Amino acid sequence: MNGDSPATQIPDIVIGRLPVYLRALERLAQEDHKVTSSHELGQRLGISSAQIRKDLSHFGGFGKQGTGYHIDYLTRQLRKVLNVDRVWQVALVGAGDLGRAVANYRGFTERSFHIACVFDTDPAKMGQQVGQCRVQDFHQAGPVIRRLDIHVAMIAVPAANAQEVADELTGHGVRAILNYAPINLNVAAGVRVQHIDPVVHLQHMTYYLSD
Amino acid sequence: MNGDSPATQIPDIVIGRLPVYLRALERLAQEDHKVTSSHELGQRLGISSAQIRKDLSHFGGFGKQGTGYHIDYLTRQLRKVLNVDRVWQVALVGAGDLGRAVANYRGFTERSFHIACVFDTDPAKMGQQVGQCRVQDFHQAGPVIRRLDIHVAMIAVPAANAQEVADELTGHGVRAILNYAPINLNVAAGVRVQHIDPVVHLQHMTYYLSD
DNA sequence: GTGACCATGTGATTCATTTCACTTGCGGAA
DNA sequence: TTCCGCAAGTGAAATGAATCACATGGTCAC
Repeated sequence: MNGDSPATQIPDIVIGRLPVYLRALERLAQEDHKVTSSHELGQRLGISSAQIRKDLSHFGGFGKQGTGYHIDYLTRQLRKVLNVDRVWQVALVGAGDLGRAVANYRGFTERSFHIACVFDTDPAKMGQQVGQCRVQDFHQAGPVIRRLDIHVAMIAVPAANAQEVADELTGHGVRAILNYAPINLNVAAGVRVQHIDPVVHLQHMTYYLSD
Repeated sequence: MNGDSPATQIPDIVIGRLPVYLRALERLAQEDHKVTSSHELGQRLGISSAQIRKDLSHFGGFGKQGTGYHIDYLTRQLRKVLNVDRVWQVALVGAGDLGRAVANYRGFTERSFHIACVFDTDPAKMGQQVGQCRVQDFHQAGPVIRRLDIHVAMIAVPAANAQEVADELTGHGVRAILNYAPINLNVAAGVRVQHIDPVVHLQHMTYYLSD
């Protein structure tokens, strides 16, 4: 129907599932599968096959009737849709325990994100090696962020400072923030924020543990 | 209406927001606020006030008309609802970079979770100090988990091993798993799983970054 | 080639969630 | 005490999402 009309406003909840599909497909590829079906994918992910088909159908027909989805092809298409058929340079703010852990995580590079610079405000930390970067002064972050053409950042500073860091970052052109601080960030329209707070997840689950 | 009927089956999506409300309330308390309103909370969280009122109303009337919510009281009530008016002992599996980072994170204790034991399978890691624990052999985890009465676990092992770890854990009575491995876990009914994968969040956001 | 089977893609339907709009009742000021 | 304003709580309405069920078209065995 839609051919590939430009921006048919696809629900955010659908977009949120695509990276999960992509991850599952990459895993299937690792296991030497060449083809999969909405049924198989759904089983692995605990999602109905109909939902997977419907989600994918927003972007056009990726599969073949009777056969399923060619994993390699679907992977490429999803990467294109998600804009991860390229590498994004990412700024990391905060070189404490958490920041260093994030910087040392090996999983980013192979999935389209490269930590290009690390900032902190603590003078004692300047110049320290963190991951592949040396810590730079956050107060001088603007020029660096612009020079490296960075639009994605991760915040790993104490909750008390996270909002001001976010304000600063967005002021320098950052439009996507992954926030590890346990606080909600308020940002201008057009800036996306995602939060990671393990305790929120844990508390979500303990609701169901009655004893 | 409902008084406090037992299990009126509250939507999971509502439960998922409660920890976020709780976190915001704890922050407000830190800032010496005594009282808040659905409007104020909503503004901070980027959620409509109506939704907050409706969510809270599932559990009875926590607020006062004309006044709003007494932060201290609401906090206590939410903790009770979420079963976090107590400390949960948590097992951590995986003592690599990621596991150590999780173990060193200071934010768990003050929000109802205590890492009580750390497991790995690598003989070289046995006995190492990680956070406040010494690494123990995962193959002997059963008795420890039972003795400490542990029902909550975090998985920080490579994706390739995460599923078997999950199977083992649930076999020993674990009913809530926070999974840091970038793979979907399949577990028996009655076991809750939450996933943390920063790349999934990043990819969700890059969809909206057109350049 | 032909037929049986399989899995996609999709309108229609059902179900779930959010928002609206209004009633109720508390608190503070005069 | 009375009045005014505010904010909670809540059915009803509107919106949004998931599921159903089927038509379509490809694949494979024989």
